[in-house]
Amino acid sequence: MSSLFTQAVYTATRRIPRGRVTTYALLARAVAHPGAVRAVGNALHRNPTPGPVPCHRVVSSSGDIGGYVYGRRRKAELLRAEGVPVDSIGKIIEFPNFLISNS
DNA sequence: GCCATGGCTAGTA
DNA sequence: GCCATGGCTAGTA
Repeated sequence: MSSLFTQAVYTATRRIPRGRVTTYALLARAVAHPGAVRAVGNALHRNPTPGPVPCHRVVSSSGDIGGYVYGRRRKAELLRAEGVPVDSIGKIIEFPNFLISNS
């Protein structure tokens, strides 16, 4: 059983559609804990169900794909497979075009 | 004390 | 590149 905060993070992450991404900071705000940016990363780091909770769709606000338990290489592949272009360095190309702005 | 961050500043070219 | 930030867990008492 995880904390309410952690569950809220997972729930919000589940809402990210295929082919789109959000950032750790936006996610923190969506969960009403702006400022808890690192905590969001911490929660995703311990994501028990990578299938239902597509944590690979949460990226850094710099446009870098950020970290991933199974490696950045893998994260980049998953994103590309969904139509999100990632360059060799791990930066999302045309980042703003794939970013979800809402809640 | 650990982190899958972020934003701001110095300092280079 | 630096450091503030916040939630969580292991590990001690």
